[in-house]
Amino acid sequence: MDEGERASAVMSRRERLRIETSREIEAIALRQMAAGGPGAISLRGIAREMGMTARAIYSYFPTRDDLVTALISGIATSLGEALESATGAVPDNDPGGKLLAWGQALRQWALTHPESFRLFYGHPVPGYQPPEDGPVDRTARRVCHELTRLVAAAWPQAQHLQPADTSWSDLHPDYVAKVQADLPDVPPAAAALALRVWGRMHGLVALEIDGHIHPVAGNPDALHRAEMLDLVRSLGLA
Amino acid sequence: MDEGERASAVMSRRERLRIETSREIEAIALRQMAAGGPGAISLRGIAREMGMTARAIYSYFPTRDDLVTALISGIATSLGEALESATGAVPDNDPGGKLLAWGQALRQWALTHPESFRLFYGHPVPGYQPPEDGPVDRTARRVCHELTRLVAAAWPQAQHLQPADTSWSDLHPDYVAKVQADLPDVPPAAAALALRVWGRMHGLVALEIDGHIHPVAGNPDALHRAEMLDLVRSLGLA
DNA sequence: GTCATTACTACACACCGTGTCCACAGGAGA
DNA sequence: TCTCCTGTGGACACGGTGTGTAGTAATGAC
Repeated sequence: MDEGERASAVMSRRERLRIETSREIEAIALRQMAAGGPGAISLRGIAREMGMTARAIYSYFPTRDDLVTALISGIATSLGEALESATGAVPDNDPGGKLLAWGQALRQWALTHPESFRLFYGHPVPGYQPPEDGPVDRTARRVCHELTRLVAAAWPQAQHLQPADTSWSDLHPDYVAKVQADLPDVPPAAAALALRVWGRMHGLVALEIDGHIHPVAGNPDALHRAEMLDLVRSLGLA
Repeated sequence: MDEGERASAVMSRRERLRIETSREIEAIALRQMAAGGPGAISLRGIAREMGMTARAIYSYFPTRDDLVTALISGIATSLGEALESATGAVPDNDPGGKLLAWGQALRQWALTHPESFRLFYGHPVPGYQPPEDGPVDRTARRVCHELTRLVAAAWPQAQHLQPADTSWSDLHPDYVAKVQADLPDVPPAAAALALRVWGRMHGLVALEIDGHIHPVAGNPDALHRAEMLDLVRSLGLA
């Protein structure tokens, strides 16, 4: 089997069709979610739209939650790629620019996929949470870690922003381990500051995505830009 | 007792019972929501819990959305009261303290009623949004307005935080009208700064409520406190 | 005390969703 | 060729919303 597969094609026709159908299901689910929130995802609705029997969908995703989990996985990589490509486009000797690009990319991605943003950062499904250490956790940690690196670059100028008595015990052991492994010179206060920066970047975007900025700000773009510039400057990276 | 009732009764016994039942329905709905999210609210479930027929509930709330709307109304006043009482406890000559109290109260309220926080700041029901200019809008605007007053107090020292070219056109006309009516001396840049402060206060709390802080920070309390202290200090109110 | 109103019950119904079972057709792969 | 996989078509149990209709009991006004 292994031989035949490897010789003729990487995947058999069946496998390809199956994956294609899976992608189509996920795409429709994303559309449904964009139209009516996570609760609007319906296996039967997808089946109708695809001209299939509802029963057939269950051979792809045994449960609605499985579909949602798969969706979140794709969303997580999408967000991760957006952030990485945005920061990657800025030279390494410009941490302030990287941080700015990060903030802009986060908002842009959120505005483009608002429901994905909600699904990723909010509660995905009424009552159900994704498995421990799933793609959400991993992306979130990767995001945290990258932000920590960026903030660490500003640490010499930004020390005064975080209480000096911040200790590793104020952080989660897993996070501590990752930081200490990859950035041995970073003190706990810098890591804590990174988390605060994360929160600061999240705030305005979350408000905007949930429709709370629109009724007060006519120009959310400028508002967000001002906040990011202030953030970068406060870190001494202007 | 007829006498006593009639003498002091603004409401008849029937009216009182009806209101009491309404309250009980809402209380159970809040419990259901706290247990399983907004989607877990079920009129039939409430009826079961109350020992009533499902049919009877519909004479109180014609639709599930009506119940949710009523819930949001109560949530909005609860949040408003929490914030107002917190800032009210700090003397007027201490705007920094008021801002700090505001931030702490917001987080405390959110931690106490996480589902209420989500319902108020997130999308309440899959696909449905509350009526325009409902209690949510009104409370949100009142909150915005109060924050604007607090930030306005810091404006002399905080001017450099917001681009000088911020104009009224960067804000929503309704918000502009309210600010200009109540705080005639406040420039548009100060109002925009207030919105940014709002976003900054929202960020960490939203992340924490949605469970994203817990896996990285062992001491969210200290993290939030540091952020609030930094915020107040950056506004020159330390 | 009489009598209408009101609150609620008990039973229908139509319609939607999830998740599961079945027998059976038809194409893909060995 | 023959088997396995994918999908069909129909049924099912169970849950939800929202709407009917008939009847009972208490309330409140006269």
